[in-house]
Amino acid sequence: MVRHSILETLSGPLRKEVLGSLQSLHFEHGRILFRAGDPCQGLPLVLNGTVKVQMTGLSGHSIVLYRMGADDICTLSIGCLMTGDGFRAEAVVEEDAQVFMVPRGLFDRLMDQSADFRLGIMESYGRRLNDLMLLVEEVAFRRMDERLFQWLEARVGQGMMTITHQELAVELGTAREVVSRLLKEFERKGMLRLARGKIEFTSSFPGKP
Amino acid sequence: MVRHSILETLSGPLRKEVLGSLQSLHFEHGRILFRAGDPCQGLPLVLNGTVKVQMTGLSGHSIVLYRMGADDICTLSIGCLMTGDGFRAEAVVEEDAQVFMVPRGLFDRLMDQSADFRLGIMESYGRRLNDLMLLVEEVAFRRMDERLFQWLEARVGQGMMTITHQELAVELGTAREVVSRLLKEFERKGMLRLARGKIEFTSSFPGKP
DNA sequence: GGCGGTTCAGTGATAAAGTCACACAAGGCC
DNA sequence: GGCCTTGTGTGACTTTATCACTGAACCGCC
Repeated sequence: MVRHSILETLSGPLRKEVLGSLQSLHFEHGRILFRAGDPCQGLPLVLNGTVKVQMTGLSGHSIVLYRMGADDICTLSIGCLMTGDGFRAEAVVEEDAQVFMVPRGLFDRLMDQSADFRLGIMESYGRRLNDLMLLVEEVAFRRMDERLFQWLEARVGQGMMTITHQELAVELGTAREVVSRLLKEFERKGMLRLARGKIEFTSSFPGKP
Repeated sequence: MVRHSILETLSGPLRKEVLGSLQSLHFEHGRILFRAGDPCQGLPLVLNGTVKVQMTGLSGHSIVLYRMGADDICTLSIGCLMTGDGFRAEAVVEEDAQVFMVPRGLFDRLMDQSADFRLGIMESYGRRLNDLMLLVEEVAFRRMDERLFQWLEARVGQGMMTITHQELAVELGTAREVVSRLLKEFERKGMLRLARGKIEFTSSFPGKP
Protein backbone atom coordinates (compact mmCIF):
# COMPACT_ATOMS: atom_id res chain seq x y z
CA MET A 1 0.00 0.00 0.00
CA VAL A 2 1.33 3.45 -0.95
CA ARG A 3 1.79 6.10 1.69
CA HIS A 4 2.78 9.71 2.01
CA SER A 5 4.57 10.83 5.14
CA ILE A 6 2.58 14.01 5.52
CA LEU A 7 -0.60 11.93 5.87
CA GLU A 8 1.03 9.57 8.34
CA THR A 9 1.29 12.44 10.80
CA LEU A 10 -2.47 12.87 10.91
CA SER A 11 -4.37 11.75 13.97
CA GLY A 12 -5.92 8.30 13.69
CA PRO A 13 -9.50 9.04 12.68
CA LEU A 14 -8.59 11.91 10.38
CA ARG A 15 -5.98 9.79 8.64
CA LYS A 16 -8.40 6.96 8.19
CA GLU A 17 -10.96 9.28 6.66
CA VAL A 18 -8.47 10.97 4.35
CA LEU A 19 -6.92 7.74 3.15
CA GLY A 20 -10.40 6.45 2.53
CA SER A 21 -11.45 9.40 0.40
CA LEU A 22 -8.28 9.74 -1.68
CA GLN A 23 -7.42 7.38 -4.47
CA SER A 24 -4.00 7.22 -5.95
CA LEU A 25 -3.73 8.24 -9.58
CA HIS A 26 -1.17 6.62 -11.79
CA PHE A 27 0.78 8.59 -14.37
CA GLU A 28 3.21 6.95 -16.73
CA HIS A 29 6.45 8.30 -18.15
CA GLY A 30 5.98 11.36 -20.34
CA ARG A 31 2.54 12.28 -18.99
CA ILE A 32 2.03 15.95 -18.31
CA LEU A 33 0.70 16.57 -14.80
CA PHE A 34 -0.02 20.19 -15.65
CA ARG A 35 0.93 22.71 -18.31
CA ALA A 36 1.62 26.44 -18.16
CA GLY A 37 -1.70 28.25 -17.93
CA ASP A 38 -3.66 25.28 -16.57
CA PRO A 39 -5.82 25.95 -13.55
CA CYS A 40 -4.96 23.91 -10.48
CA GLN A 41 -7.13 20.88 -9.76
CA GLY A 42 -5.74 20.05 -6.36
CA LEU A 43 -2.57 19.56 -4.39
CA PRO A 44 -0.56 16.60 -5.72
CA LEU A 45 1.19 14.47 -3.12
CA VAL A 46 3.81 12.38 -4.89
CA LEU A 47 3.82 8.80 -3.59
CA ASN A 48 6.55 7.42 -5.84
CA GLY A 49 8.23 7.96 -9.20
CA THR A 50 9.71 11.30 -10.23
CA VAL A 51 8.24 14.40 -11.80
CA LYS A 52 10.22 17.30 -13.17
CA VAL A 53 8.94 20.86 -13.16
CA GLN A 54 10.16 23.13 -15.93
CA MET A 55 9.25 26.43 -17.44
CA THR A 56 9.56 27.89 -20.90
CA GLY A 57 10.61 31.46 -21.58
CA LEU A 58 9.21 33.80 -24.20
CA SER A 59 12.22 32.88 -26.31
CA GLY A 60 10.96 29.31 -26.41
CA HIS A 61 13.82 27.99 -24.30
CA SER A 62 13.05 25.82 -21.31
CA ILE A 63 14.75 25.13 -18.02
CA VAL A 64 14.13 22.50 -15.36
CA LEU A 65 13.36 24.22 -12.06
CA TYR A 66 13.29 21.22 -9.76
CA ARG A 67 12.24 17.61 -9.41
CA MET A 68 9.78 15.87 -7.13
CA GLY A 69 10.16 12.36 -5.84
CA ALA A 70 8.57 10.02 -3.33
CA ASP A 71 7.06 11.84 -0.35
CA ASP A 72 7.29 15.23 -2.05
CA ILE A 73 4.52 17.78 -2.18
CA CYS A 74 3.87 19.88 -5.26
CA THR A 75 4.14 23.11 -3.35
CA LEU A 76 3.84 25.13 -6.52
CA SER A 77 0.24 23.99 -6.79
CA ILE A 78 -0.78 25.52 -3.49
CA GLY A 79 -0.37 29.08 -4.67
CA CYS A 80 -2.40 28.37 -7.79
CA LEU A 81 -5.00 26.55 -5.73
CA MET A 82 -5.37 29.56 -3.43
CA THR A 83 -5.41 32.34 -5.97
CA GLY A 84 -7.01 30.45 -8.83
CA ASP A 85 -4.23 31.65 -11.15
CA GLY A 86 -2.86 29.29 -13.78
CA PHE A 87 0.48 27.54 -13.49
CA ARG A 88 3.58 29.32 -14.78
CA ALA A 89 5.44 26.07 -15.25
CA GLU A 90 4.71 22.56 -16.43
CA ALA A 91 5.21 19.21 -14.73
CA VAL A 92 6.34 16.16 -16.68
CA VAL A 93 6.45 12.63 -15.31
CA GLU A 94 9.89 11.08 -15.69
CA GLU A 95 9.57 7.76 -13.89
CA ASP A 96 6.03 6.40 -13.61
CA ALA A 97 4.44 8.01 -10.62
CA GLN A 98 1.54 7.54 -8.25
CA VAL A 99 -0.05 10.66 -6.86
CA PHE A 100 -2.73 11.60 -4.34
CA MET A 101 -4.64 14.62 -5.57
CA VAL A 102 -5.92 16.58 -2.56
CA PRO A 103 -8.82 18.86 -3.51
CA ARG A 104 -9.07 22.42 -2.25
CA GLY A 105 -11.69 21.74 0.39
CA LEU A 106 -9.80 18.86 1.96
CA PHE A 107 -6.57 20.84 1.87
CA ASP A 108 -8.24 23.66 3.79
CA ARG A 109 -9.58 21.22 6.33
CA LEU A 110 -6.21 19.56 6.87
CA MET A 111 -4.55 22.94 7.26
CA ASP A 112 -7.20 23.78 9.82
CA GLN A 113 -7.08 20.59 11.80
CA SER A 114 -3.51 19.32 11.78
CA ALA A 115 -0.49 21.22 13.04
CA ASP A 116 1.76 18.52 11.63
CA PHE A 117 0.20 18.86 8.21
CA ARG A 118 0.82 22.61 8.35
CA LEU A 119 4.39 21.99 9.38
CA GLY A 120 4.91 19.62 6.47
CA ILE A 121 3.54 22.16 4.03
CA MET A 122 5.67 24.96 5.43
CA GLU A 123 8.80 22.83 5.30
CA SER A 124 8.08 21.88 1.74
CA TYR A 125 7.66 25.53 0.84
CA GLY A 126 10.90 26.42 2.58
CA ARG A 127 12.82 23.75 0.70
CA ARG A 128 11.39 24.84 -2.63
CA LEU A 129 12.31 28.48 -2.03
CA ASN A 130 15.83 27.44 -1.12
CA ASP A 131 16.10 25.28 -4.22
CA LEU A 132 15.01 28.12 -6.44
CA MET A 133 17.33 30.60 -4.78
CA LEU A 134 20.25 28.27 -5.33
CA LEU A 135 19.17 27.78 -8.93
CA VAL A 136 19.16 31.55 -9.51
CA GLU A 137 22.65 31.75 -8.12
CA GLU A 138 23.80 28.84 -10.23
CA VAL A 139 22.35 30.16 -13.46
CA ALA A 140 23.59 33.68 -12.81
CA PHE A 141 27.16 32.96 -11.76
CA ARG A 142 28.41 29.46 -12.39
CA ARG A 143 30.21 28.28 -15.48
CA MET A 144 28.41 25.99 -17.85
CA ASP A 145 31.15 23.37 -18.05
CA GLU A 146 31.15 22.98 -14.25
CA ARG A 147 27.37 22.80 -14.12
CA LEU A 148 27.21 20.18 -16.85
CA PHE A 149 30.00 18.23 -15.19
CA GLN A 150 28.25 18.21 -11.83
CA TRP A 151 24.93 17.26 -13.38
CA LEU A 152 26.58 14.24 -14.97
CA GLU A 153 28.62 13.43 -11.89
CA ALA A 154 25.49 13.22 -9.77
CA ARG A 155 24.12 10.56 -12.12
CA VAL A 156 27.25 8.72 -13.11
CA GLY A 157 26.35 5.62 -11.06
CA GLN A 158 24.80 3.66 -13.91
CA GLY A 159 27.93 3.90 -16.06
CA MET A 160 25.71 4.74 -19.00
CA MET A 161 22.82 7.10 -19.48
CA THR A 162 20.20 7.65 -22.14
CA ILE A 163 19.66 11.34 -22.77
CA THR A 164 19.88 13.70 -25.72
CA HIS A 165 21.92 16.88 -25.81
CA GLN A 166 18.68 18.84 -26.16
CA GLU A 167 17.33 17.35 -22.93
CA LEU A 168 20.56 18.21 -21.15
CA ALA A 169 20.30 21.76 -22.47
CA VAL A 170 16.86 22.05 -20.88
CA GLU A 171 18.20 20.70 -17.59
CA LEU A 172 20.77 23.48 -17.52
CA GLY A 173 18.80 26.18 -19.28
CA THR A 174 21.20 26.62 -22.16
CA ALA A 175 21.37 25.90 -25.88
CA ARG A 176 21.81 22.46 -27.37
CA GLU A 177 24.95 23.52 -29.27
CA VAL A 178 26.63 24.57 -26.05
CA VAL A 179 25.99 21.16 -24.49
CA SER A 180 27.21 19.38 -27.64
CA ARG A 181 30.46 21.32 -27.65
CA LEU A 182 31.13 20.82 -23.95
CA LEU A 183 30.38 17.10 -24.15
CA LYS A 184 32.71 16.81 -27.15
CA GLU A 185 35.36 18.50 -25.02
CA PHE A 186 34.76 15.99 -22.20
CA GLU A 187 35.03 13.18 -24.71
CA ARG A 188 38.34 14.54 -25.98
CA LYS A 189 39.56 14.49 -22.40
CA GLY A 190 38.58 10.84 -22.17
CA MET A 191 35.96 11.31 -19.47
CA LEU A 192 33.14 9.79 -21.51
CA ARG A 193 32.12 8.38 -24.85
CA LEU A 194 29.27 9.79 -26.90
CA ALA A 195 26.74 7.97 -29.02
CA ARG A 196 23.40 9.02 -30.44
CA GLY A 197 21.13 9.59 -27.48
CA LYS A 198 23.60 8.07 -25.03
CA ILE A 199 26.50 8.97 -22.82
CA GLU A 200 28.84 6.31 -21.57
CA PHE A 201 31.14 7.19 -18.71
CA THR A 202 34.65 5.84 -18.85
CA SER A 203 36.37 4.50 -15.79
CA SER A 204 38.38 7.69 -15.57
CA PHE A 205 35.27 9.78 -14.93
CA PRO A 206 35.74 11.34 -11.51
CA GLY A 207 33.70 9.74 -8.79
CA LYS A 208 33.94 6.32 -10.40
CA PRO A 209 36.11 3.67 -8.77
CA MET B 1 -1.00 53.88 13.59
CA VAL B 2 0.73 51.27 11.44
CA ARG B 3 -1.13 48.23 10.22
CA HIS B 4 -0.57 45.04 8.32
CA SER B 5 -3.39 43.66 6.24
CA ILE B 6 -2.81 40.06 7.32
CA LEU B 7 -3.50 41.07 10.91
CA GLU B 8 -6.60 43.03 9.92
CA THR B 9 -8.23 39.79 8.87
CA LEU B 10 -8.04 38.37 12.38
CA SER B 11 -11.16 38.10 14.45
CA GLY B 12 -11.71 40.99 16.90
CA PRO B 13 -10.34 39.61 20.17
CA LEU B 14 -7.41 37.80 18.55
CA ARG B 15 -6.44 40.91 16.63
CA LYS B 16 -6.61 43.02 19.74
CA GLU B 17 -4.39 40.60 21.60
CA VAL B 18 -1.85 40.30 18.80
CA LEU B 19 -1.61 44.02 18.16
CA GLY B 20 -1.16 44.49 21.89
CA SER B 21 1.72 42.04 22.12
CA LEU B 22 3.64 43.10 19.01
CA GLN B 23 5.63 46.28 18.87
CA SER B 24 6.84 47.71 15.63
CA LEU B 25 10.59 47.79 15.16
CA HIS B 26 12.17 50.55 13.14
CA PHE B 27 15.07 49.95 10.77
CA GLU B 28 16.75 52.73 8.90
CA HIS B 29 18.29 52.70 5.45
CA GLY B 30 21.24 50.36 5.13
CA ARG B 31 20.37 48.22 8.16
CA ILE B 32 20.71 44.50 7.68
CA LEU B 33 17.57 42.65 8.73
CA PHE B 34 19.38 39.33 8.48
CA ARG B 35 22.54 37.95 6.92
CA ALA B 36 23.34 34.64 5.27
CA GLY B 37 23.78 32.04 7.99
CA ASP B 38 21.80 33.91 10.65
CA PRO B 39 19.18 31.91 12.51
CA CYS B 40 15.63 33.21 12.18
CA GLN B 41 14.28 35.25 15.08
CA GLY B 42 10.70 35.47 13.90
CA LEU B 43 8.50 36.22 10.94
CA PRO B 44 8.89 39.84 9.81
CA LEU B 45 5.72 41.58 8.65
CA VAL B 46 6.72 44.68 6.72
CA LEU B 47 4.55 47.64 7.63
CA ASN B 48 6.19 50.25 5.41
CA GLY B 49 9.47 51.09 3.71
CA THR B 50 11.27 48.66 1.40
CA VAL B 51 13.66 45.82 2.02
CA LYS B 52 15.66 44.02 -0.65
CA VAL B 53 16.63 40.38 -0.38
CA GLN B 54 19.82 39.35 -2.12
CA MET B 55 22.19 36.45 -2.12
CA THR B 56 25.89 36.11 -2.76
CA GLY B 57 27.39 33.25 -4.71
CA LEU B 58 30.60 31.41 -3.97
CA SER B 59 32.23 33.61 -6.60
CA GLY B 60 31.47 36.62 -4.41
CA HIS B 61 28.94 38.03 -6.87
CA SER B 62 25.53 39.04 -5.58
CA ILE B 63 22.08 39.24 -7.07
CA VAL B 64 18.87 40.81 -5.80
CA LEU B 65 16.19 38.13 -5.55
CA TYR B 66 13.17 40.28 -4.72
CA ARG B 67 11.98 43.27 -2.74
CA MET B 68 9.46 43.60 0.06
CA GLY B 69 7.28 46.64 0.63
CA ALA B 70 4.34 47.70 2.75
CA ASP B 71 2.03 44.80 3.66
CA ASP B 72 4.54 42.19 2.56
CA ILE B 73 5.48 39.13 4.54
CA CYS B 74 9.03 37.84 4.66
CA THR B 75 8.03 34.40 3.50
CA LEU B 76 11.63 33.31 3.31
CA SER B 77 11.81 33.50 7.08
CA ILE B 78 9.07 30.92 7.61
CA GLY B 79 11.13 28.06 6.28
CA CYS B 80 14.06 29.02 8.48
CA LEU B 81 11.75 29.47 11.43
CA MET B 82 10.36 25.96 10.95
CA THR B 83 13.54 24.06 10.29
CA GLY B 84 15.90 26.18 12.38
CA ASP B 85 18.28 26.41 9.42
CA GLY B 86 20.12 29.65 8.77
CA PHE B 87 19.19 32.06 6.01
CA ARG B 88 20.70 31.57 2.56
CA ALA B 89 20.21 35.21 1.65
CA GLU B 90 20.48 38.58 3.31
CA ALA B 91 17.92 41.36 3.68
CA VAL B 92 18.95 45.00 3.44
CA VAL B 93 16.69 47.94 4.26
CA GLU B 94 16.44 50.38 1.36
CA GLU B 95 13.87 52.89 2.55
CA ASP B 96 13.46 53.15 6.30
CA ALA B 97 11.07 50.43 7.36
CA GLN B 98 8.83 49.46 10.25
CA VAL B 99 8.38 45.78 10.92
CA PHE B 100 6.36 43.55 13.22
CA MET B 101 8.44 40.58 14.26
CA VAL B 102 6.13 37.61 14.94
CA PRO B 103 7.81 35.00 17.14
CA ARG B 104 7.54 31.29 16.42
CA GLY B 105 4.95 30.54 19.07
CA LEU B 106 2.60 33.28 18.00
CA PHE B 107 3.00 32.31 14.36
CA ASP B 108 1.97 28.75 15.19
CA ARG B 109 -1.04 29.98 17.10
CA LEU B 110 -2.16 32.27 14.29
CA MET B 111 -1.77 29.45 11.77
CA ASP B 112 -3.86 27.30 14.05
CA GLN B 113 -6.62 29.75 14.76
CA SER B 114 -7.14 31.86 11.66
CA ALA B 115 -8.01 30.57 8.22
CA ASP B 116 -7.49 34.04 6.80
CA PHE B 117 -4.01 34.23 8.27
CA ARG B 118 -3.20 30.87 6.67
CA LEU B 119 -4.56 32.11 3.36
CA GLY B 120 -2.38 35.23 3.55
CA ILE B 121 0.71 33.15 4.24
CA MET B 122 -0.04 30.74 1.42
CA GLU B 123 -0.64 33.57 -1.03
CA SER B 124 2.59 35.22 -0.04
CA TYR B 125 4.44 31.96 -0.59
CA GLY B 126 2.80 31.54 -3.96
CA ARG B 127 3.82 35.00 -5.09
CA ARG B 128 7.38 34.50 -3.93
CA LEU B 129 7.70 31.20 -5.79
CA ASN B 130 6.35 32.85 -8.92
CA ASP B 131 8.76 35.76 -8.57
CA LEU B 132 11.70 33.42 -8.24
CA MET B 133 10.60 31.28 -11.15
CA LEU B 134 10.35 34.37 -13.34
CA LEU B 135 13.76 35.48 -12.13
CA VAL B 136 15.30 32.15 -13.11
CA GLU B 137 13.80 32.50 -16.54
CA GLU B 138 15.01 36.07 -16.87
CA VAL B 139 18.55 35.32 -15.77
CA ALA B 140 18.78 32.22 -17.92
CA PHE B 141 17.33 33.54 -21.17
CA ARG B 142 16.93 37.29 -21.44
CA ARG B 143 19.47 39.69 -22.87
CA MET B 144 21.29 41.95 -20.47
CA ASP B 145 20.64 45.15 -22.40
CA GLU B 146 16.89 44.52 -22.33
CA ARG B 147 16.96 43.66 -18.64
CA LEU B 148 18.92 46.79 -17.77
CA PHE B 149 16.65 48.88 -19.95
CA GLN B 150 13.51 47.56 -18.29
CA TRP B 151 14.96 47.99 -14.82
CA LEU B 152 15.64 51.64 -15.60
CA GLU B 153 12.34 52.11 -17.38
CA ALA B 154 10.42 50.95 -14.32
CA ARG B 155 12.10 53.66 -12.26
CA VAL B 156 12.39 56.46 -14.79
CA GLY B 157 9.68 58.56 -13.12
CA GLN B 158 12.00 60.76 -11.10
CA GLY B 159 13.97 61.92 -14.15
CA MET B 160 17.17 61.30 -12.20
CA MET B 161 18.41 58.49 -10.03
CA THR B 162 21.28 58.00 -7.63
CA ILE B 163 22.85 54.60 -8.08
CA THR B 164 26.28 53.22 -8.89
CA HIS B 165 27.05 50.82 -11.70
CA GLN B 166 28.10 48.26 -9.11
CA GLU B 167 24.69 48.44 -7.43
CA LEU B 168 22.99 48.03 -10.79
CA ALA B 169 25.18 45.00 -11.46
CA VAL B 170 23.92 43.39 -8.24
CA GLU B 171 20.33 44.15 -9.21
CA LEU B 172 20.80 42.21 -12.42
CA GLY B 173 23.32 39.65 -11.23
CA THR B 174 26.04 40.63 -13.66
CA ALA B 175 29.44 42.31 -13.60
CA ARG B 176 30.00 46.03 -13.10
CA GLU B 177 31.89 46.34 -16.39
CA VAL B 178 28.95 44.94 -18.31
CA VAL B 179 26.63 47.54 -16.79
CA SER B 180 29.12 50.34 -17.46
CA ARG B 181 29.43 49.42 -21.10
CA LEU B 182 25.69 49.06 -21.64
CA LEU B 183 24.99 52.39 -19.93
CA LYS B 184 27.65 54.04 -22.09
CA GLU B 185 25.89 52.61 -25.10
CA PHE B 186 22.55 54.02 -23.87
CA GLU B 187 24.24 57.39 -23.37
CA ARG B 188 25.61 57.33 -26.91
CA LYS B 189 22.06 56.73 -28.11
CA GLY B 190 20.97 59.83 -26.20
CA MET B 191 18.65 57.98 -23.81
CA LEU B 192 20.41 59.21 -20.67
CA ARG B 193 23.34 61.13 -19.28
CA LEU B 194 25.86 59.61 -16.90
CA ALA B 195 27.61 61.20 -13.96
CA ARG B 196 29.47 59.74 -11.03
CA GLY B 197 26.89 57.85 -8.98
CA LYS B 198 23.98 59.25 -10.98
CA ILE B 199 21.89 58.58 -14.04
CA GLU B 200 19.84 61.35 -15.59
CA PHE B 201 17.17 60.37 -18.07
CA THR B 202 16.75 62.59 -21.10
CA SER B 203 13.34 63.46 -22.44
CA SER B 204 13.84 60.97 -25.23
CA PHE B 205 13.92 58.04 -22.81
CA PRO B 206 10.99 55.81 -23.70
CA GLY B 207 8.07 56.08 -21.35
CA LYS B 208 8.77 59.73 -20.64
CA PRO B 209 6.51 62.38 -22.11
C1' DG C 1 16.66 -4.51 -48.44
C1' DG C 2 16.06 0.32 -50.19
C1' DC C 3 13.71 4.90 -49.61
C1' DG C 4 12.20 9.03 -47.39
C1' DG C 5 11.32 11.40 -43.30
C1' DT C 6 12.55 12.61 -38.71
C1' DT C 7 15.48 13.21 -34.92
C1' DC C 8 20.28 13.96 -33.21
C1' DA C 9 24.74 15.64 -33.29
C1' DG C 10 28.75 18.43 -35.11
C1' DT C 11 30.66 22.75 -36.57
C1' DG C 12 31.97 27.44 -38.44
C1' DA C 13 30.99 32.28 -38.04
C1' DT C 14 29.53 35.90 -35.35
C1' DA C 15 27.51 38.42 -31.41
C1' DA C 16 26.75 38.98 -26.49
C1' DA C 17 28.38 38.60 -21.89
C1' DG C 18 31.83 37.69 -18.35
C1' DT C 19 36.76 38.18 -16.67
C1' DC C 20 41.10 40.34 -15.84
C1' DA C 21 44.02 44.10 -15.48
C1' DC C 22 44.66 48.52 -15.46
C1' DA C 23 44.17 53.82 -15.99
C1' DC C 24 42.24 57.64 -14.38
C1' DA C 25 38.72 60.88 -12.53
C1' DA C 26 35.77 62.73 -8.69
C1' DG C 27 35.08 63.59 -4.13
C1' DG C 28 36.28 63.54 0.88
C1' DC C 29 39.64 64.55 4.42
C1' DC C 30 43.45 65.99 6.65
C1' DG D 1 47.25 71.00 -2.13
C1' DG D 2 48.28 66.09 -1.42
C1' DC D 3 46.43 61.58 -0.30
C1' DC D 4 43.08 58.06 -0.18
C1' DT D 5 38.84 55.89 -1.39
C1' DT D 6 35.35 55.04 -4.50
C1' DG D 7 33.48 55.00 -9.02
C1' DT D 8 34.00 54.70 -14.02
C1' DG D 9 36.13 53.66 -18.72
C1' DT D 10 38.40 50.48 -21.66
C1' DG D 11 41.35 46.99 -24.08
C1' DA D 12 42.24 42.14 -24.51
C1' DC D 13 40.65 37.80 -24.05
C1' DT D 14 37.48 33.82 -22.71
C1' DT D 15 33.07 31.83 -22.38
C1' DT D 16 28.42 31.44 -23.80
C1' DA D 17 24.61 32.23 -27.08
C1' DT D 18 22.81 32.44 -31.70
C1' DC D 19 22.37 31.37 -36.56
C1' DA D 20 22.81 28.57 -40.33
C1' DC D 21 24.02 24.77 -42.02
C1' DT D 22 25.70 19.60 -42.76
C1' DG D 23 25.41 14.96 -42.33
C1' DA D 24 24.70 10.73 -39.57
C1' DA D 25 21.55 7.51 -37.18
C1' DC D 26 17.21 5.63 -36.69
C1' DC D 27 12.25 4.53 -38.00
C1' DG D 28 8.58 2.92 -40.66
C1' DC D 29 7.05 1.37 -44.94
C1' DC D 30 6.83 -0.55 -49.13
